[in-house]
Amino acid sequence: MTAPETALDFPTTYTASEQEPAIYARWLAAGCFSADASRSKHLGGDREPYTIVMPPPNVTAILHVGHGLNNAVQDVLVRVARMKGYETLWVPGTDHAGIATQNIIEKQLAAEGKSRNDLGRDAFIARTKTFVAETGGVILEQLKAIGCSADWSRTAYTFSPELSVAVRECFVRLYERGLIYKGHRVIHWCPRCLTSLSDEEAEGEETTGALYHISYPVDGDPSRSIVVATTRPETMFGDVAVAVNPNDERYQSLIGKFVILPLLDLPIPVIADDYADPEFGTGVVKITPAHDSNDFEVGRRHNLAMPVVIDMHGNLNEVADAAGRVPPELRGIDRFEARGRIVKMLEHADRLVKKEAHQHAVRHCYRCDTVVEPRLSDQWFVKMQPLAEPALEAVRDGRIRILPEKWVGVYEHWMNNIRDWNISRQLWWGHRVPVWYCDDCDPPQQVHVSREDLTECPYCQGPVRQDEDVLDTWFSSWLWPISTLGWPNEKSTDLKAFYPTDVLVTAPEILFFWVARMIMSGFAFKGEAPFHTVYLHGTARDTQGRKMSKSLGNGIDPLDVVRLYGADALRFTMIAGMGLGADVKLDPADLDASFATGRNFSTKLWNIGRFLLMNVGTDSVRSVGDIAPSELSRADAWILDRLDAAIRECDRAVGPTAPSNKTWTDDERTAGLRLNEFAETARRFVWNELADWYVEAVKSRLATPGADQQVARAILVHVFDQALRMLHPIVPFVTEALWQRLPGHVDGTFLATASWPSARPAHGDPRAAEFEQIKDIVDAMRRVRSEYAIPPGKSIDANIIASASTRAILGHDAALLSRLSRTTLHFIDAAPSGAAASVILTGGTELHVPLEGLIDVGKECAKLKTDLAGLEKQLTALEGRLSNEGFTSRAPANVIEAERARLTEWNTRRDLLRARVGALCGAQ
RNA sequence: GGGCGAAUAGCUCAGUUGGUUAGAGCGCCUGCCUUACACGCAGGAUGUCGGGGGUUCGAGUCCCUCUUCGCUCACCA
Repeated sequence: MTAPETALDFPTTYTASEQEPAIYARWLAAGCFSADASRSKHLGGDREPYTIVMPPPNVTAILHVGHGLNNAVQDVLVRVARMKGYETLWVPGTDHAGIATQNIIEKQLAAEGKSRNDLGRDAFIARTKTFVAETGGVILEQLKAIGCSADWSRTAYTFSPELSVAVRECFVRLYERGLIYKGHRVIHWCPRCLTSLSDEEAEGEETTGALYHISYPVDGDPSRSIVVATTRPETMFGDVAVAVNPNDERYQSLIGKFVILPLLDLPIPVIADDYADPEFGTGVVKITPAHDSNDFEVGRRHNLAMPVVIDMHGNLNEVADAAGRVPPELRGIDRFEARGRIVKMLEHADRLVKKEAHQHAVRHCYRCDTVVEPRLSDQWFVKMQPLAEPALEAVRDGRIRILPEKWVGVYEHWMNNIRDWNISRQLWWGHRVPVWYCDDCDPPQQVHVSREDLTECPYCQGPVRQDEDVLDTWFSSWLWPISTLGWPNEKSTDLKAFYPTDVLVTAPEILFFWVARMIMSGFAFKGEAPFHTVYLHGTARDTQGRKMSKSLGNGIDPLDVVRLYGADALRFTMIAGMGLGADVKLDPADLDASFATGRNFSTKLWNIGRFLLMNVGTDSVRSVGDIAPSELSRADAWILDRLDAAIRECDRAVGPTAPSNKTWTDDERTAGLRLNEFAETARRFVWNELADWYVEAVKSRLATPGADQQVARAILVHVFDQALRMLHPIVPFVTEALWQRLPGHVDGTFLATASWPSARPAHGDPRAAEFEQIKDIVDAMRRVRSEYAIPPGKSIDANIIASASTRAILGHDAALLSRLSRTTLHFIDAAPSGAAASVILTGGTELHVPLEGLIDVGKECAKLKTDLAGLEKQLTALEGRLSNEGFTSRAPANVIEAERARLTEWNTRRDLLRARVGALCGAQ
């Protein structure tokens, strides 16, 4: 990527896939993405810090389009911040992903005919570690291919020794604060993964099941029975009571009596509890404390036994306190198979009253989709409510904003109804619970929670055994913003320099899993919010609106796109096509069409650069600051104005980097992060203003040696340089490649670390306005020419354009105008004299275009008449509005003023049109 | 079942506090290989802004309602 000696070195075509890796390598070699803690203002440096922590992908993940989306957004923000002069740190890393990774290794083992138990715990962990070391983190390499400017020297891993220290510290501190406890209760259990899950990990799924009505005879009075409705007859062997609502008149007489549990002939009490809803089913609910979390609560309230009749694999068995409860022929039978058999047995015993279809949510394991089993067990929990309070408050008072705002309500609702978090998992892959038990002490199983590994009991010096469980993988990732920066070492320079971070960019799916918990941990351990902005982006979907996924096979491999069109094309397409929080729909079957926007644009950019280099050359150019305003042409003044406007619009679209005063004001809170607007504005400026107009206007000047040529060169280079800066965060590669080739480029400097453009103070430049008029004229003539199919070879002399005002402009800029496009040039140069058609420009100027011999007068008349009729209709409406007292008294002054101006303009246009119609169509 | 959101051109979507004749990309039609670019240039067509009602001088934008799709939460067995 050395600057070319001559324009000939500029490749005719830009092959992104060939150039991008080299460009990325040079960024890395130059350390463009490395943050320097000593430059942070927090450590006495000269720069405000700006930090983003990357949502860590699973260590075994490979890049999919969702990652692409997520990281493209972050990279845009990070690159903008870097260019704006912040000491910018983007922390990358991966998550050890407890269950997900363990599942992969278990699958491997299964293929070898082995189970994890065949290996044993230590060997299993060793194997997993090796696997992760060898094949993990592929995704981080892939992120480089899409241009992510993360600081790879700070790559983190949730299971690294450093982060493991943080996890243990966190556990111990929460335990010491009384916020971690061991609870005996019904939790979600995955019989396939053989572990408990948190509430969030057990996802409800609407299912059509059946509601079975079973009759239970009243003890001592076989003629009477009550009917119980259940969706899960297979749990009936664990029933210890039936409950009715204390206010339910139907069952008053039965409260305190016993009924006979069918199939077992076991008497169980009828209890009264508010939990029973008289409206639902029969109003009688069977109570199975060990296999339903609500029943568990009822059981606790009524001091009921809690027999466990389903084992860890989901098979019926007499697991605990259940002797004699499971008939021998059902022992070891899968719960769903058992359901069918039990229903048959009930039918046979004439106890099944009816079966009706029933819609309800059944929870599934978020990792393997197995139906989870509520199971009574001992687990470690985090008491969440105290942690939630400051996290809720921070969002409410504006220290943290969540965008789009619709998620604020979801967040608040969850926080307000937060339940304790089950953090222990019966897995092997993960941070082991830092708890040791001593069986020799009195009382036995004395619990020791420790930062250090214990080898003996601190009290009796006897042997200790560590808790077998590991921690939920999210128990390490909720520390991510602090742990990656060095916490719990409060002296860590990174922690001091870069915490709190700024923006968190992620998908809404993990708002509870991760985002909410990070906010809580930030307050719990650092006393402040870990970031001030949560940006929740949309999901990548296919044309049918389905989420892209591996299992559906409807995904797009971002690396395919990179190979075909380049990372820039991928990024531009995604960023430009994604409104705030909106989903992105792409067609996996037609990458060409899906990514045309980005591909076309990056090619266009390259070609503008090619033109520039070929016509400007590599000699240095005058500094724009040294050019006197009087030296500027109208086009120069205009493009500089447009550039300012584009910069302002981009700044507005990107928005404030941080709240101006710790807390977001109402105005600020929803401002910015409109990256699609940013992309669209930059694209429009470069393509529709710079390329379509300025480059065309400047061509002849570049070819004519002299002082003006030097002005033109300087302005063109300046504007393109600024445009490249503006676009760099979105399309980093092609902009860097071009920027390095600009005349005057200093070797060893990079666009990636160049400064963000700033707009000049607003100033109305009449010459810029005049160029707008020239544009109008050209537009108008092109329209007429196209409408009457005037062949490209035919041209018209500029002098015959009749209007005084336009002639004044053309008199000065005739040469410029003649080069706005060849078709226009020909048109102006050689039309026969004698005007025949007119075009009215915005602003009311009438442009007479001589078309004698070229047009069909009848056709032109018809068109003019249609135009006139349309205009008159609009005018009537406008006049009506302006004479409406409601409008004049209530509309804001500026609106009224604008409408009045419009009225004047339209009146002029109408008069002109009438005159034209009279002149041209009078004879008809 | 509760809460939230969406419905705008053939397709994918913008449209921040209500205010000119509702925009972009892709696609389509016409004409151009104009010495940076055919992944291009020039011109063009296409919308009862989901249906209905309401508020207002004025509604794609605010309110109500219906329809259809999403998302999210939920212990009614």
